Amino acid sequence: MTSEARAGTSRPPQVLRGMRDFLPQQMLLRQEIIDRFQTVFERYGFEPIDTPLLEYYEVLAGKYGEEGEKLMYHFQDHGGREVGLRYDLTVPLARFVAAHRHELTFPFKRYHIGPVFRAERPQRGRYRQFWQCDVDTVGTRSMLADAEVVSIWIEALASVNLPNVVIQLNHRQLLQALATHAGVATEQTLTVYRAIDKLEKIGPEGVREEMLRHGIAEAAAQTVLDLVQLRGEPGTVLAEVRARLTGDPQAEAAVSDLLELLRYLDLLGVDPRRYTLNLALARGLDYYTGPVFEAVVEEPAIGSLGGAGRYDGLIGMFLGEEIPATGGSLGLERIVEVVQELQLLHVPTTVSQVLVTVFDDQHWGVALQLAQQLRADGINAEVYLGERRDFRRQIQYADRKGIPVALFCGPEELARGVITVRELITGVQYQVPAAELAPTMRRLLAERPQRQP
RNA sequence: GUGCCUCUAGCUCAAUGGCAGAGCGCUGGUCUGUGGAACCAGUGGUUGCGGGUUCGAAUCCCGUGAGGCACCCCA
Repeated sequence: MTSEARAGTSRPPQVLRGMRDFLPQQMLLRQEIIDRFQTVFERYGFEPIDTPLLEYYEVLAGKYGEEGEKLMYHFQDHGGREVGLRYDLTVPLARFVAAHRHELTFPFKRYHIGPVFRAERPQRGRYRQFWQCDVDTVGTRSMLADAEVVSIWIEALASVNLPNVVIQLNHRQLLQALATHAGVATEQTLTVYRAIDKLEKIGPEGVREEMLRHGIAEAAAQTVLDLVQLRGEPGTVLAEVRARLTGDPQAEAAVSDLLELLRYLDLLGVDPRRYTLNLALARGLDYYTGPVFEAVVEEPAIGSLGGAGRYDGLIGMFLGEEIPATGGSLGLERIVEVVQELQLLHVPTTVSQVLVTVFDDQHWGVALQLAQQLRADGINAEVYLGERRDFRRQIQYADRKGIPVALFCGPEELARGVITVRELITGVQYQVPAAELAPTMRRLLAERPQRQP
């Protein structure tokens, strides 16, 4: 310890901007959400992988567009290598597939849950280190792979009691065709995407103004606006788009992709109220090439819960050959934020299920033996470790931590061969023969599972 | 990365440029085989940090850190 650290310990050091500590209770909620997502992902046959947080900068460079690149953590390591913290889980997946393609069975379905880094200015639901929960299928052009992602998202979000999310669908090539049709110059297409992406937020007039301000011709802007505002039943909208963009091969391809996607969603039995076509949805990342989608929640206003899309060209950037792929990321912190704000999940405040109290120094043996028995039986049990051991203190400890059951085994119990069981929530207390403790506890904890009302 | 707002006890918040406070919490006790309540007592601070102006700064000014809002972008 330095003298400075010894002298001035009153002010704890801050964590870096946009980065956070998590207390046990917060971790329990995060873990619960991750668990539920994993369950859904695995139900569809996706398998876990992991990759390093740090990659060669060159692996990450040139994949996210100019804006994204600016937000990447990029530096030299001790060996002078140019390195970067991963910006998402998709580009590392592309590198992973390129590196391991002979060890993988295609189509390759994987999920990946872990932290990514973006040097953005933090705000609510926006951090510099945050977790993404990714599901991707590599090695197939089938729209079923895209449809599975939509279906998984709906189930995953429903599994954390967020059942009313609507997933917006669009297609990158449809946007492209639309811009071409309107006569927007190639170098202006990005400007147009950016403008129309704000349709919900700033309205048609706002979008028009933004396009005009960036030098888009009045007529082109109007054409774009007309198309982008088409609403309604997806099949009908697509028929209308097809009619307006007739003869454009890109539009044809995009429309037939989306029709196929919709057909699979129908076959999967996905509730049609849970998704909608939104021709104004652009999505920023450069690497998308096909269908794109996004999960947005209105209240609380926290923006996008996840983004997804097909990126048939990305893996090819690491290999000669092109390998098609599609998938999406759910943003863990935003989902946690919504779940917390709307109190959608109730997780226990502690992992301990039982507190074994200690009568006095002569009774450590029984207490520890009891605890070990319970542990062997799969019950999370802790022994009171405080130095002042009056019962009041021990019960108070269990109460404050939210441990639902306390056990007593003092002289009285020992003499009679019983254990006293106290249920903290109701205050109900009774004695059971020592031999029946395990079944009693199992029954108790089954009635009162981890989740509290 | 740009602009604006905020930061006072563990938490929520008071204090006109003039003695830094309250509620909750926490600790101890009433109460050594039993939590939540009540009552009593106690504990609380480099006013984010550094500098400046001033007789005097939580308050005004500059810088800096963190949080938030809007842009940008996005999970």
